[in-house]
Amino acid sequence: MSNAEISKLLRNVAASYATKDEKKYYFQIIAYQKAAEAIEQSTTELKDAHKENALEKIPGVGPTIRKHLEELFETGKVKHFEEVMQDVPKAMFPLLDIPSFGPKKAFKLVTFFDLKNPATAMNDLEKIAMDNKIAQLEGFGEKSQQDILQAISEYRQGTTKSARMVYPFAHEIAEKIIEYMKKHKAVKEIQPLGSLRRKVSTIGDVDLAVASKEPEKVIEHFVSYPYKERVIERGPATSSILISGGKHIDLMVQQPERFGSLLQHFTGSKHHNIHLRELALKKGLSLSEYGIKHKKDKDATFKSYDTEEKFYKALGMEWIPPEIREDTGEIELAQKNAVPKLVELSDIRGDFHIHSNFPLKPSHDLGRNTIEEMVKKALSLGYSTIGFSEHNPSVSNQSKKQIYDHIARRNEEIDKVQSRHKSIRIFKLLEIDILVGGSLAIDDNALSLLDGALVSIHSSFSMEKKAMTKRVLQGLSHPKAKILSHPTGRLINERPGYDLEWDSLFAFAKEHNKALEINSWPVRLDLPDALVKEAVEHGVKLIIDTDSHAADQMDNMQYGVAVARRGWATRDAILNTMEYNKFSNWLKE
DNA sequence: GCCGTTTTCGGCCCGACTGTTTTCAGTCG
Repeated sequence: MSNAEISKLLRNVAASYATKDEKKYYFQIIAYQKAAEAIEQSTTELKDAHKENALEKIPGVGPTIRKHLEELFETGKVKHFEEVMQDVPKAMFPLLDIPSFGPKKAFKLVTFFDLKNPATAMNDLEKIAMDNKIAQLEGFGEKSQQDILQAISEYRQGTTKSARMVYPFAHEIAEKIIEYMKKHKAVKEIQPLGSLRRKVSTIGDVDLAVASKEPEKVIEHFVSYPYKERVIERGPATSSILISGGKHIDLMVQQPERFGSLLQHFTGSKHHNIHLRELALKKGLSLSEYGIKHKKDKDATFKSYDTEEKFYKALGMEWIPPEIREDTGEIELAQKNAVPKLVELSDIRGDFHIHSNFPLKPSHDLGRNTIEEMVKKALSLGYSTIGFSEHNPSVSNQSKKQIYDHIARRNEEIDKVQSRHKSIRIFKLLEIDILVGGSLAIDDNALSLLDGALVSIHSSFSMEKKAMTKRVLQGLSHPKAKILSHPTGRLINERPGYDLEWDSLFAFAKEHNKALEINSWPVRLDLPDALVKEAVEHGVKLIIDTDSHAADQMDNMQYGVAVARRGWATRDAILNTMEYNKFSNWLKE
C-alpha cells in the first residue's frame, strides 16, 4: 500500500468518526487527520518504515495508530477501522476528494439519496443535482446545488492540480508586478506571501502584501496593471486580478504598523502557524493576522507588529527564514536562537553543470552559447570557478577514438579560453549517462581526459527500485564520477521520476565522497527540498548547478539556492561555495 | 489519539467565507 492510499484510509476513518458523533470523537478526528497529512508528506515509504520498525518516527503516529498500521501491513486490513467504518455508507468516501465536500455534506447527501455504489457516487450525485433535487433538501438551496455541480465539474477537469506553476515561473510573474507596484509612491513595502514567499517548488496563486497608509490608491494602481486580463474583485484593502494564462494575482494592503503580523500570518505555512498558536496559547496568548492579544481578556485589543522580527521576538524566539517555516523543527530551534544559517546566493562561487555549444556530437542536447560566452557570463556573476559538463559524445554511431578526439578538442578550446581569462578557473567535466547495467557511457581512456564527471540517468526510467539503486550506485562508484546529476529524474507536472533507495544512496555518497546535485532547472528543482533535508541530515555533500544550455540560464542559480534553503542546507553543505583549490582537491579525493 | 521548556494528565489554532440561516454549520487556508 502506498503512502497516498494509507493517508486516504486514515482520512476516511476520521470522516467516519465525524459522521457518528463529532463532539465525542473530536480529538480522535484531529489525530487521524494529522497522521494522514504527515504520511502524505513523508518522503519514506511507510511500508519501508514498518520493516525498519520506524513507524513512530513519523510525527502524529503514536502507539495506537502505529499498531493499526502494523496490522494493516501484516494482514492487509485493520479490524478497528472496519468497525468504525462499518455503518458508514461507502459511497461518501469518493465524494470527499471534491473541494468544498467535507464529511458532513457527503454523509448527508449519500444518506438522503441512498447512494450505494462508491464507483458511481459522483455521477449519481451530479444527476441528482441536475434533476434539481438537492435544492429541496434542508440545509441546501439553489445556490449550493449549483456549487456542487461546479465543484464536481472542476474536480473532473483537475483544474486545481494542473493549475500549479513551478516556482521560478511564479517568481518571474511576481517580480514583474512587484516592480510595477513599486513605482507608486503610496507603496511603502511589498512582499510575496504564502508558498511563493516560502519558495515552494510549485505555486497556486500569486499572493502579494503591500504596506501603505493609502490602501485605496494602492488598489487603484494595482487594478490598472497593464498586463491584466480582467479585475476579479476590488475591495477597499484587497483586490484580485487575472493575468494572461489564467493566473490569479491577489493583493492585500495593510497599514505599515501592522505589516509584520500580516506578513507572518499569510506566509504560513499552515502547520508552522498552528504550532506557533499552540505555543502562544500556553502563555495565555492568542495569535492572528492582526497581531497578538491576551486570550482571557475578551475586550483586549491586538498588539500589532510592523516587522516579523518583532512578532517572533514577542513569542520568545528569533526570526525564522520563510523557506523553512514548515513545522519540521524550526520553531524549537528558534526558541533556542539556534536556527541554522542557510546558504545564500551570494555564497555561490561557481557553476559546474554547464552545456556549451562545442560540437562534440553529444548523446543529448547541446548548448547554445560558446565556451567563452558562458565564461563571460560566469565572470559577470562574480564566480571564481566554472565547470563545463556537456553530455558525453554519442556512443551509438561513433568509435572510441572519435569520442576521445571530441573530448580532447573540447579541452583544447577550454585551454584557449582559460588563457584569455585568468581570473576564473575552468574545470573540464562532462555529464555522462549511466547505462542500464550501471556502467558509464564512455570508456576509461576517454574519462582520463576529465577533471571529474557528473553522472545521470537519461534512459530506462521505469526500472524497479532495487535495480535502479544498484545502477546508480555502480555508476557513481567510478573514481571520476563525483556528482549525481538531477538525482530523482523528475520533471514537475510531467513525470514523477524514478524510484531509489535513498538511505542506501545517502550512505554511499557519504562514505565515498560523492555529491548529489540540486539542479536549478525550473521544471526539475531536483533534488527536491524534502530529500535535500534528509541528505543534509545524513551529512551528504550537495552542489547547486543550473544545467544551463544558454548563458542567461545561469541566472537560474537562485532557484536551486531556494531549494537548498528549503532543505536546511548551510553554506558548509554546498560544494560550490568553495574556492578553486578546495573544490579541485575534492574532485581528486 | 497524540504529546511534553508550565503537563505522563489534561490539554488540543484562528478567523474568514459562504449559504442557509434568524444565530449557525460546514469548509477552507
